[in-house]
Amino acid sequence: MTTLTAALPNIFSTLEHDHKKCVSKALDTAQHLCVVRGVQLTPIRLQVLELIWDSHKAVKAYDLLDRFKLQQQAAKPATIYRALDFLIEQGLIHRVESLNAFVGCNCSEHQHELLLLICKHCHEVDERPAPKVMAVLSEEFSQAGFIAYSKAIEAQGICLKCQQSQDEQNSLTGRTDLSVNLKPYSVFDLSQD
Amino acid sequence: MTTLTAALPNIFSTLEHDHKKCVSKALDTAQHLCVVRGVQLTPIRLQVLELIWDSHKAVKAYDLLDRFKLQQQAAKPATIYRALDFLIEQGLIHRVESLNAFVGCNCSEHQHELLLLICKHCHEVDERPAPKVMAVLSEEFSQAGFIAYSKAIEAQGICLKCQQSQDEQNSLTGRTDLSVNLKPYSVFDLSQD
DNA sequence: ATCAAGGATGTTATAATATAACATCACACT
DNA sequence: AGTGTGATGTTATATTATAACATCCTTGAT
Repeated sequence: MTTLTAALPNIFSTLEHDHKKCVSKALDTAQHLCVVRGVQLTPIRLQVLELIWDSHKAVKAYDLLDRFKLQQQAAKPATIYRALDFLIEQGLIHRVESLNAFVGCNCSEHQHELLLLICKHCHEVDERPAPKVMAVLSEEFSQAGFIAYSKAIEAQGICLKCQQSQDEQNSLTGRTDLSVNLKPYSVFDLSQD
Repeated sequence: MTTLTAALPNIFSTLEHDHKKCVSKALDTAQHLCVVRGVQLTPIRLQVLELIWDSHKAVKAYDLLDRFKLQQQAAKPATIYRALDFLIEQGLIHRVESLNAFVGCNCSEHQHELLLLICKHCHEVDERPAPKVMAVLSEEFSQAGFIAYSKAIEAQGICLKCQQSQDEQNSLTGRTDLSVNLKPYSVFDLSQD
C-alpha cells in the first residue's frame, strides 16, 4: 500500500496528506510573510484564509460569505471581497479565473508562476510550479514582443484520484470510460480536408 | 517602413493588418465549418459573430447586447448568451476567462490549444498556437496523472504596439518606463531568507 | 491631549455577469 | 395533420462583484 500511494503524484491523496499540518503550514507562512512585509493579517483576513484552506477545492466568494456568517452574522459581501483582495495581493491565495473561485496558494513564500490543475469532478486544485512550462512561455512572450505581468495557466480535467475512484465504480457498473460524460477540449479538426 | 512593420510580431499592427479581409476570412470559415458539421449558423449567431469580430479586443456580453439591440431592440441577455455558447462550442470564438469576455478565434479551422496574450492597455487579444508550450504542458499533465479537457493559457501584459506608442509618449513626457503603473505578477520572494 | 492621516471595517445600494424556466415558432419528416 | 427537434422569445432571478460613504481605531505629529 505504501508503495502504491507513494507512487501517486496527487498530493492530496487522503492516505498521505495530513491536512491539519498542511493548513497550519499555510497559516504560519501567511503570518510570517505579513509580519515581514509590514501588512496586517487581521482577524477577518485570517478567518477568510482559514475558510479557504478548509479544503483544496476552489471556493466561491458567496460560499465563503455563508460560512463566515456562521461566526459573524452581519457580514456583507464587501467583507469577503476585501479580504480576498488582500490575500491575493499578498499571494496567499489564487483566484481561479475559469471558476470565479479562490484557492489557497501552497507556495506563497516563493516567487512563482502558477499552473493550476482543476479537477472537474472533485473541484480540487493542484498548484504546480511547472518551471519548464514557464520557461517556454517566456520564450513565446519575447517572440511576440509581449511584456507579461501575470500568467494564469488553468487546465480543466480529471485528477488522478477521481480517475481511480471512477475506475472502481466502472468495474462495478461495467463502464469503461470516464470521458463519455466530458467533452474533450477540441473535437473538430478540418485541417486535413 | 515595410521592413520595420515586417519585423513586428504583432499581427494587428494597423499598417499591415487588413481587418476587412480578416473578418471576411473568419466569417467564411465559420460558414464553411457550420455547413460541414451540419449545424446552423443562424442570422442571430452570425450577427453576434460579426459584432465580436468588429475588433480584436475582447468584448463583454452586455456590450454585445447593447450593440445587438441597435438592430433588434427587443433582444435579451439570453439571446446573446445562447449565441455565445454556440460559437464557443463550435470553436469560433474564445471565452477569455480572466476578463469575462469573448474574442474571435483566428484559427477555428484547426484543432488547437490556445495561448492568449491579452493587452492590459488596448485590450486586444493575440491568439497564438504555441505548440511548444502545449507540448511541455502535456508533459506536466502526464507527470501529474491529470487528464486535461481544456486548457486556457491567458497572459496579461502589454502588447508591442502599446509599448511602442507608449515609448513615443514617454519621449515627449520624459517618462522612461511603462511598468510604473503596473504591478508585476510577483513582487515578493522570501525563498532566500 | 488633541488632532490629523491612514488603514480597516460597517453598511447600503447597485452594477455586472449569467442562467432557469417555460412559451412559442419554424421546419422537417411521417 | 401529427410529432419531434432546434432555435428563439420572454420573464424572472441567480450569481458575482463593486461603489460610495460612514465609522472606528491606531499611530504619530504638534
